[in-house]
Amino acid sequence: MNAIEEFYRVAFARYGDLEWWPADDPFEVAIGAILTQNTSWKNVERAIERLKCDGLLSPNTISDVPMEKLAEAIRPSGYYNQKAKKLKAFVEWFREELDCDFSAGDTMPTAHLRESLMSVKGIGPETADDILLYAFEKPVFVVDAYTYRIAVRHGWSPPDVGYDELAEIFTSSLDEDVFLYKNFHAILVEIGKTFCTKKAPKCVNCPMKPTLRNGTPLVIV
DNA sequence: ATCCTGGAAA
DNA sequence: TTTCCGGGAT
Repeated sequence: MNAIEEFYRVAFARYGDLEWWPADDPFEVAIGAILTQNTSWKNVERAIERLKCDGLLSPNTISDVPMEKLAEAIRPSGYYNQKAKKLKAFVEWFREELDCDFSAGDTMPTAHLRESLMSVKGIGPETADDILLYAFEKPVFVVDAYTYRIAVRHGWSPPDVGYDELAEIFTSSLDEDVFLYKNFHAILVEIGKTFCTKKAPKCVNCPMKPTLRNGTPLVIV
């Protein structure tokens, strides 16, 4: 068992299934993935609740509603003007490429779907991978700031690693398993928020401390 | 490197 | 008061 598998084994014993991504359906996952860009999930929940109340959480309504009204509905998630455009760009892609049907992605190669998603203005690699994994159920490993921080501090990766390169470090160390990838990312986010924080990491109380091999963490607080 | 933005935490 | 979010575009 390699260090990354060992990390997950210990983490799963502690956290179990975190049940990501919390949403009623894949469309809500995709919308949430855009709204959560550089934004706390709590504020995204408010924005999604407002979309639901206004009857706006569907491809047709997002296409038809005026930009200003959409922006107002998602206001709590921040960057509301930018994100209103992003939501409209996404639903336009969703209709044209998939006829508003996520299952249409089942027969498409993951790499093609990923490139296609990333061609949408407002969808970068992380958001694309959120959508691929949690909405399309494709086996891609999501990399985010928490993933990077934890990977570097545990010595799994050099600090100058690129996005795709870091994803590869995880996928090459793990079985290809959609549930595993979903829950691993959820666990990294949870640990990154509570213990492996950007400033003043709480290594002393961290449940992952037993998984460190050569006293590897760059920071022990 | 800077901008986009609200809300909570430090 | 500053910092930080489940980033991405210019």
